[in-house]
Amino acid sequence: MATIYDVAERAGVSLATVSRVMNKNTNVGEKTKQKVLAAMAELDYRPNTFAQSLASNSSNSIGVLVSQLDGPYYGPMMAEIESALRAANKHVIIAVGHSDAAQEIDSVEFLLGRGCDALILDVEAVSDEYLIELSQGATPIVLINRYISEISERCIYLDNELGGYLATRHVLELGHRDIAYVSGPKRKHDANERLEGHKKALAEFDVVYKPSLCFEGDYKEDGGVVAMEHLLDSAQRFSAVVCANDQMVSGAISVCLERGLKVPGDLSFVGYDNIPFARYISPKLTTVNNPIHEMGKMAALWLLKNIYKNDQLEVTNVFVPELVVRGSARRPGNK
Amino acid sequence: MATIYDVAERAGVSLATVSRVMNKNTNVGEKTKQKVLAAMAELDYRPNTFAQSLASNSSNSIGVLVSQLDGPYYGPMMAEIESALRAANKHVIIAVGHSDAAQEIDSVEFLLGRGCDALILDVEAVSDEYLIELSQGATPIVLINRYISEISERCIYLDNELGGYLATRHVLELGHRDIAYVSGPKRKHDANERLEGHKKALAEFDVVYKPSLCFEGDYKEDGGVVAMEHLLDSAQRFSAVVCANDQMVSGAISVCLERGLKVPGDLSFVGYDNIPFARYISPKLTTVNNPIHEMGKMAALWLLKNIYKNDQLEVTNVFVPELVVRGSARRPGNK
DNA sequence: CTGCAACGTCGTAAATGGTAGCCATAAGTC
DNA sequence: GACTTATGGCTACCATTTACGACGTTGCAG
Repeated sequence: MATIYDVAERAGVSLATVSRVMNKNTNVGEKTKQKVLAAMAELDYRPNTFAQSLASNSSNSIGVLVSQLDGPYYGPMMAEIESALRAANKHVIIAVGHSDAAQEIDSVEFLLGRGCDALILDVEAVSDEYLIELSQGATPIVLINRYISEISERCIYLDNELGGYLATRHVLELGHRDIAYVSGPKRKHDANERLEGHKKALAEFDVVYKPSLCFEGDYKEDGGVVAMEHLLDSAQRFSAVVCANDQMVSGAISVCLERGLKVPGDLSFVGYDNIPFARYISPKLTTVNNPIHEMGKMAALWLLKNIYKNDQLEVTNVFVPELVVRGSARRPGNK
Repeated sequence: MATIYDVAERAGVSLATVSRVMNKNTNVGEKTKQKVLAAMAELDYRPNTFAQSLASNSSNSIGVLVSQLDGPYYGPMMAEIESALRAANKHVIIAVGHSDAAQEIDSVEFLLGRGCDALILDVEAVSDEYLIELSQGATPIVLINRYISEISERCIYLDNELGGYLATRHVLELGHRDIAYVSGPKRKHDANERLEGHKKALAEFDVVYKPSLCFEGDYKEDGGVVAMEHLLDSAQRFSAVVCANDQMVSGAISVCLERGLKVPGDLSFVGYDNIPFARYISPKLTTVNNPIHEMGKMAALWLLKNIYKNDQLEVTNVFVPELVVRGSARRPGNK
């Protein structure tokens, strides 16, 4: 492989000039520039990234840590991050934290050890303190899906409470009063925020929150199955079910269908996240839009702006969820 | 940050010895080893990966190029690759090719330029010749989802024709004779292979293949929608629809439901891929299992075995699809 | 008992391929 | 003639890996 020396020699210029041409910060005469460019092309020269990284102490790589890679949730986010970063010629190194504190920390260390210039983190298990301390280190971080007031400008997040509120208010406005809620895991921040929103909406309509109508799911389809079976078997009355994410809705609906219940005839459902599949499930899911892909993109832009000093980029930190009304919820008793 | 030099000094040994302790390939006396280890711990020493890469000319990173990151398909694959590689302390750099030749080639160059030790490629648009040539380069590659006879040992793939055959044979065995087929994009290898399997099954049952009953979709939900509308509007008779992937089935079913058609009462469906959602769609999808996550894992293991010389790893190149019978297909006329 | 080869252990120093800053020089500009 | 701009030529530096060689110990043959 050709080195920068070979290029310099072939172009008849010095090392320094070649370096100047590549890092177009200083002035180089047009003619010499062309000579150098020609030499680089002839030799099929590619700067050795290892050497560049060593000398400049930066790798042009961004570590992205997500909770999981499968499931409908993170794909769109990763896609946006990759494309935004790639356009800036940065590359993304991925790691998975599995919503487990030890694994999350381990992954952060791993990414740091790999010399990432910055980190995009979607972590759930790790403490606020850990993240605050981490943010004071040499490697900049951005948080997706999490709000920590001390480092709020590094947080890209959704107003989950508002989303939870919107979902429940929708069924309340339709006339439902007996509303079951399938929450996400209590250890997850967003799950609790969504639940708070749910409670807030109930309170606003003077409906008392019954813990017995709230079931803690796992954010997966199967959690919806288990929750629905539990709820149905508990012989409690309810005409609507609000789920903390769409995957659980789909699980829950599948149980209803199996038991001969009509959706939304007998039971109304509202989901959360607006995953791509939501519109192809039958009935089409009424849900709360979670612009996760935009948040991914924003995290990438934040980095580009703040780390690589690419200004003229506008970043928004907080995203507001919106209700997407489709067909899974309607007035009670209106079969 | 402490350097290897600091460690050497503190341990009272030379640079080389410290290096030897880290890369446990050569012999170091137990006593010195302990001294070095102690010094490293005291200084919280972490080798600088940039320098390691420069000196060793290897980065411990694997480039993974996939067609897309969103959708239900690649997530599980990426998850397996990441976990297998991470366990071996390698990291994965991702790139997206978008099923476009130019972008795929660009991504390969990008990954190569980043000094990846090896590449895992799931590419569709690029030619066999390109890949054969690439495989002769310095950087080893593994292909997922593609078979090229010249480099067959580097291919990890599914017998797609068999899968297509299985899907169609299933509805044939149920008694269907008028069978529509929604194919994937003709430019994709796997789409054509699946279609071949379909034709083979038809022939076996002496049913003539009608091009008018075959519609080219795009492998996405919306393609299923478009295909179904087209098929339904064409006023042709058919009692079963075989789709080249599950996403299109879900789109197709949503059209049927909207038009008041019962599934599988009026129309039977068979999908392909067995995506996680397949069992939560109503009716639960009868489909062909595509062990994409296992193939991802296998690709990673192949690399570990062949590049990093980690023997005692068994690798399988070809995976066989299996029919998963659930509820979306039944006998014709049996409502 | 001795001589020496083999071996394990460790240090020295040379790559590895760049970046970046400094200063000198030459040519062009006002 | 002072000033600016383009370029060359050095050199220090980045943190490792690795070839090569030195040194001491051991075991074995003569």
